[in-house]
Amino acid sequence: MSQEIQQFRATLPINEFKSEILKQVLENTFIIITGDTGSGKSTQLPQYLLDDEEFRLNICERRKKFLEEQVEEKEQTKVQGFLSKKQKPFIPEDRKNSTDLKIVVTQPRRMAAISMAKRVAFERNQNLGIEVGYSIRFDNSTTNTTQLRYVTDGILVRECLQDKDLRGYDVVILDEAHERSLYTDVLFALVKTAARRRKGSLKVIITSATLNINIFKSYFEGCPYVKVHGKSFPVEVKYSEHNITQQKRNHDAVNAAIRMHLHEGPGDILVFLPGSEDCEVCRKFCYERLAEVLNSGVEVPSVLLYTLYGSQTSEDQSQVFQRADEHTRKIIFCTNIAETSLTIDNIGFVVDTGYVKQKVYNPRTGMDSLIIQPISKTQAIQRTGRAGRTQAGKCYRLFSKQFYESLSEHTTAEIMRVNLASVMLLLKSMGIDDVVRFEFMEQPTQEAILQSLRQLYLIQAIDEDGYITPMGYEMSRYPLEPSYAKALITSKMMECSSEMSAIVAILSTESIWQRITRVDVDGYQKLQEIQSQHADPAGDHLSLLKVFSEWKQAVFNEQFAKDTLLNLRSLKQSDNIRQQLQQLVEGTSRKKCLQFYEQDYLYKLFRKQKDSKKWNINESIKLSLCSGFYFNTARKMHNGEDTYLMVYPEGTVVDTDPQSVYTVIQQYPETVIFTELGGTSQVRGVMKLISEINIEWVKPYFSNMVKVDLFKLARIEFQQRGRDAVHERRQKKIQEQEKQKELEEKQKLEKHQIYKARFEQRKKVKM
DNA sequence: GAGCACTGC
Repeated sequence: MSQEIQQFRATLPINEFKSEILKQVLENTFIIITGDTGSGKSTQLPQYLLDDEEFRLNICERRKKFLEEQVEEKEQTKVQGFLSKKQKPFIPEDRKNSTDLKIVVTQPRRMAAISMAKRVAFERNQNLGIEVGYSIRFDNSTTNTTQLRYVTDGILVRECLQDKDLRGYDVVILDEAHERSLYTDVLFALVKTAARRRKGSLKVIITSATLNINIFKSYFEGCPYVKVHGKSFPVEVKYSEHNITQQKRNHDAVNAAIRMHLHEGPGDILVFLPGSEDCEVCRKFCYERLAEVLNSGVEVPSVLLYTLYGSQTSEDQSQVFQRADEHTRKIIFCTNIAETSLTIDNIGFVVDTGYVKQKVYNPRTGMDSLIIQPISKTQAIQRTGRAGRTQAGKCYRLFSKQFYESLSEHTTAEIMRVNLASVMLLLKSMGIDDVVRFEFMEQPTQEAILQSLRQLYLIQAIDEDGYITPMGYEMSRYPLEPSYAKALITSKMMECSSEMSAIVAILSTESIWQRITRVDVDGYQKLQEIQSQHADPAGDHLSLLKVFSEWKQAVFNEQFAKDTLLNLRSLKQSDNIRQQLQQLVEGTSRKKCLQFYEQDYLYKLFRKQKDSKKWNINESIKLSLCSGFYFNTARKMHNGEDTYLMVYPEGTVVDTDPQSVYTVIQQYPETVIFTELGGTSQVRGVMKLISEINIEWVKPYFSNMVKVDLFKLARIEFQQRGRDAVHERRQKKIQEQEKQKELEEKQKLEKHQIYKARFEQRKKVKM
């Protein structure tokens, strides 16, 4: 290690706590470490563990003991994870006598995983993958010798599917835990139970920003925590006297930024707004206002205006990071992306509107809505902190102190705001049957859990007792929402899996069309023209497939994408996912699946079509979609109008998405199926991604939806005995039925004998 | 009469 790097590492705030941390990790199973950005926790902490001889020997000893004690356990999971061989976790047998330490660090974002692995490899003067590496979807730099793996949280969840005890690791570090991403929340629970089973041979470290950590502490059995101070400068916070109204929000934000520009010293200005369109509107308005000020004779120092949000191209984004000259100030209008994902240097001032757009899922209606709502205190603090990274700063909050006090402490964790079907299926496929009483750090509502179980039951992923079916196992292999997985598996049976892989892949990414804001009137009109040229009356799914195929036929041509107003980034991403799914589908045995489908109505329909030689692939694609989404069937309410009535829940009225091909061609089919339900909270749901179907295809399934017994689905009584209990119950049921039958037979026989006796008697009398 | 924050397998 070079002296320079060594010196740098010694100056990091976490260095002072090195011995304290090592002591605590040695003595405890769970440890929480808090520290703000710049403390060095994510890069240094794993290195401390890796380089400490005492810790290494101690943990290797514990591991050896544990693996020797562990009785040969039957593989409880029949599932093979989707991970490629390269990504598979290390086989425990190799680990028994190994003297290497294996550490995994999870990150909520791919970029973070990559850059940290690179940084640590650099600090240790090693090539990536030898000692330190990263593993994210579609990209893996680790080998069998890699001791320190930086992975995205979703990757570790998938690894848990293969070995829920995580025997390939000695230490798990869950980084950025305060963000409470969906998979981190799932990992909290999985890692907690794994650590208990590992009896001290697995260390779990949770690292978080310096926030309220009581929730972590109580969840991890009151474990110790070490507080590391960050390296940041003070930020002065100013409040408005009044709260801003929605109409004036952009107006006030621009004025505040301009005031700062005219009266404050050096340092760039970051303005937090709820949406991307707000960013564009503000930049335009700011430009106009500055021109006005200049015209009125006031001297305006040199300034550059930028916007920053997620749906921009990376070229647009990277402009923001270019350094302006010394006398020019940058004003950046940004969304939440600058709160955690992207860090801009040199920010001296922050303007915070106090609002954010957030996706909220309503389990009762199954509707996803994007709502503008007030931020949490945590978010306000996080935004403020963006000003104090390189210099002392100021944060101007466009709301009153009272408003701040009224904000909720924390942002609602993601697990509380999403459709839980995939999480529940994941747990069930790991042998965790009683999901209703599963110990999450924060418990999702009963209703959300029940509705996700209902959905899983409707697509035959679980049986009426709530236990996972072979079909459910098959679905859990796919990195998809269960309904998409179902459609894909069905498509294999219906001989259209390569088409369906593409469709599902496209639906898993952001829109393959370019996003053009209403501000750009000409561009928007052109987009609509092109979309109508590519519209296929068969529906949105087949239209998307058509466009995607055209791009592929044009040999992934960049110019073609530009001319057709397609988003190259999501096209490429779609193709990546398509390949991954294709590989997985090929790994699904047709013979095995056949047994799931023997009694399936849609499959019988397909066979019939195939035999009558009227078969066409579009119909098979639609039948496959129906198998995963039949509960999203809707029928047209009036002639020629875009209002539909859902089959279930009864009486639910939904609208057609203005972006749908059916709106574009102004034709509305009698019966449709849709794969997404959106809208804002005030109005009724909007069907997104719609395809025309024949009502007869799905009719036989409707009775399913009405008769679901939620009580039975959620009532798994015997946690410990699990499957045996249900097996026992079934056996009992069968026995009871047989007994009943016997009894009936007996009664019949008795009756018969009585009649016979009577008859005989009568006969006698007669005689 | 209606419109798209941010991630991730």
